[in-house]
Amino acid sequence: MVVGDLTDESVDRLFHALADNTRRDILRRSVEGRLSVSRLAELYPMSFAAVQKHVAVLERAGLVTKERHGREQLVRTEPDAVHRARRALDQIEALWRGRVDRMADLLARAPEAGADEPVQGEDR
Amino acid sequence: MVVGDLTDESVDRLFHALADNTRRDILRRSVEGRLSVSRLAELYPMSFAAVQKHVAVLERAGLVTKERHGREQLVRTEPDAVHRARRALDQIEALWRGRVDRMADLLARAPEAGADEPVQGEDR
DNA sequence: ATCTCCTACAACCATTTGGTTGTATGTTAG
DNA sequence: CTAACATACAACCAAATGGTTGTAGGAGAT
Repeated sequence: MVVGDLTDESVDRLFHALADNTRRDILRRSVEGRLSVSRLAELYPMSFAAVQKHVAVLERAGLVTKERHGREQLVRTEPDAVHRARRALDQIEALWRGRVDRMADLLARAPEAGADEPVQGEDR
Repeated sequence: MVVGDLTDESVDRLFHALADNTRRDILRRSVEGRLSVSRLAELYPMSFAAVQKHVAVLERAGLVTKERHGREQLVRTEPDAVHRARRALDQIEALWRGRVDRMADLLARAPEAGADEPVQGEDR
């Protein structure tokens, strides 16, 4: 299933990347785009390589980009990707809202006909 | 770090639960709250126990609740939790927009004169 | 009461994750 | 050039994930 131009795999990567507090913190701190990887690494109680991996996860998810600046690699969070993750959630919320609308519909119209809803066919 | 009443761990669980396509699909299909675990299990190319585990992950994340109905356990997605996940993203986006600084500013300084901007933009 | 269906849960297994250390390579400073 | 720093990446390890099968209990149906 595809949401807009987002494949399932990219949504997987997106949410997976967000499911770690260190990575969310890196995201927050890299909004300004002025921190290098080693600068970030100083902030956490783990090795440089570990932070490097976290940045790589964020990068693969498209949440962050790196920009060479001298011998440093500056990390910047990509706001569009955060927005993309939100849209994936919006889609689920929209479904729920659709249900509410339908219920409102049922309440508004006279309840007749006993078809209790087709189960919504195949998908995957 | 805590976002509202959300602990880091609960945000971890939230995003982790969302980082799997089968679970997202269960979420979408359980909006109506009329599918039992075994009914859900029929929809996926995996064992009943596997689907049961996926539901358990969603449940621990607060994204879903189960309601006994006879010998079946009906799964219903909890829209508030979806919304909570969105708020976690909103916080990062807000940071990007520099809103947090302004909000912190508003809280720090004596509240004199009107804020030139409503604190929360659209919510939808 | 018995049979069947739905659920729960334990044990097990392969793969991935999140961390480590070590090595190699490129870039800036002296 | 050489030294120091920033990065990249491989190899390794423990723990978590995502799947399996098997066993057991509770609730309806016959």
